[in-house]
This record gives sequence, C-alpha cells and structure tokens, in this order.
Amino acid sequence: MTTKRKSKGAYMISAVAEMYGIHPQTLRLYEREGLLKPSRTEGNTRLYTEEDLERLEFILNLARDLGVNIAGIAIVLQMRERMEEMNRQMQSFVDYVRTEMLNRMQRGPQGMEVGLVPLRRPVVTAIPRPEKKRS
Amino acid sequence: MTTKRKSKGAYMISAVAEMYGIHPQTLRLYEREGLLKPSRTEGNTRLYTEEDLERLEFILNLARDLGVNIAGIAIVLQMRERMEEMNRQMQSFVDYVRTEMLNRMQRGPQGMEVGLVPLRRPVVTAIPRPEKKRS
DNA sequence: TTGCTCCTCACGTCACGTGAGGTGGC
DNA sequence: TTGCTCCTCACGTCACGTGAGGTGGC
Repeated sequence: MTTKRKSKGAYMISAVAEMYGIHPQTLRLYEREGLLKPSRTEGNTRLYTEEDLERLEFILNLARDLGVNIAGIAIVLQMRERMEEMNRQMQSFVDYVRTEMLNRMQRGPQGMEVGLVPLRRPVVTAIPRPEKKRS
Repeated sequence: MTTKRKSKGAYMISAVAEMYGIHPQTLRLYEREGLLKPSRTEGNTRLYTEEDLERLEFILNLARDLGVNIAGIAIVLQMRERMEEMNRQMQSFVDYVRTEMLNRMQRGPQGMEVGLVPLRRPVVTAIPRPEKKRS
C-alpha cells in the first residue's frame, strides 16, 4: 500500500480528491488557474498541507455550493485577504489606543502633555476596483 | 423623438444599453438574477438612476473585463458592501478616539478620571463564509 | 509489477449573452 | 403610426469538470 499522506498534514492528490469528492483533474485545474499552490516533492508530486485544504474548502464552497466560476473565486479570495488585513489593522489600532490610554492614566496628568493626535491612524483600505485583465 | 431620459439622471433601458454597449436583454438578465434593481415607471418601464449606473459599471467591470459569472458578481457585490461598512466603522472609531482625546486634554487632569476603556469597540466583521445556496 | 504520479487532449453540459417574435402603452 | 417598452423562448459559444491515453518514478 502506497502512503497517500506524507509527514504531518501533507496529502497527495488522490487522498485530497477522495476526501472532498472531487476529480484529481479538478485539483490540477484549480492549480493551473492559480487558485491553489500546493508544494511539491522532489519527484514533482503535489503535496497539500492543512492550509491548502482550508483554502480548498473555501474554493469548493464557492464553486460547488454557490456556482461561482474560477475568475470569480480568484477575486473573492483576494478580497478575503484584504478583509483579513483590514481586521488586523483594526485590531492593532484598538489595542494601541487601549494600552496608550492605560499608560497615560497610570502616569497621571503629565501623561496628557504629549499629544495623542495624530494617532498611528490605520490605513483605510480601498474597495477593490479590480484591475482590467482578461484571463 | 421619444425621450430616453426621464427627469434628472433616470435613463430608460435602451439609453443605458447604448451608453455601455450592451444588449438590453443583458440588463434584464442582470435584474432577473438580482444584480440590479432599477425602479419602474407607473407603466412598468425600467428607470436607471445614477446610482444604478455606478453599480452597473462595477458589474460590467467584473463580467466583461474579468470574466466573473453572475453568481460570483453577486458575492463580490455583497463583500463590497461589507467592506464599505467596515470602513465606516473604522472611520467612526478613529473620529471618536480623536474627539474624545481632544476633549480630555482640554478638561485637564480630571478628564482622565472617567475610564476610557472599554471604548466603543468596533465590531470586527467576520470573513464571509457564504451560506450554502445553489442558484 | 502495482498503483500511484505527471502531463495533454477532447468531450458533454451548462451559463451567459444575444436574437427573434409577439404584446402593449405613451 | 412609430418607436419604444414588456415578456418568453431558443440558439451559439465558452468555461468547467471529467475522462482517456500515454509517461515516469517510488
């Protein structure tokens, strides 16, 4: 019996195909279209990590359940990353304000003498007007 | 000559089709699929406002230039609204912190006695895991 | 050798866009 | 009447998913 799983959390293509009920060719198609980028063994065999599988689940959710085509999935994936980045910025800004306030309250009155504004203001990420580019 | 434009910024379907070089049927298709919701005259004729046109341009950018299908455009449109909402929240939070700081600095030391934390913390919008729903 | 992997080519199906055809109201 | 509108039905094209066929390495 051939091992379909290499080291921890790295699957070969047939194992992944079976897990998600899809054709191995579909996985190759998604990679060719730039949706997935599994690593490779030295022998050029694809290896899907847990991270790849999480991304694949997201892709299948869009493709199978919602009927989004590959071009659409590519856009949605990049919007998702943008939103995650926005969330990180939002979070770090909240954290910054909170700790800065605590510090100033502890220092007492003279804490106010140093200007708080301008704060390290988060970059407001623009709504993606996707670049013109035909596949 | 029939007027193709009703009042300020409201266009009939053929005018819109001509402006953007698309078939009137395509506009009806987009409406049937829920991407556009132009208002109607009493006689049931579609009227496209400037707002509808802005939305249409976004749709055409996705459909024609990027090859995204209708299901994908629907998702992208709703993600766009979500991101705009996040931006609004981010902005109002920044504004809140700034004005609150200015107020406290003006009031002097006793301004610090009222707790700043918890701040009106912005809701961190979740990444859209689109609901399962086949068109 | 077996059972996987890689790749390319080709086909069936379906969504999208467009056209035709017939209706009705300003 | 003319020129628009509304609608439904149908067709051509293309993308997506899948299958076949032939190769190579563990």
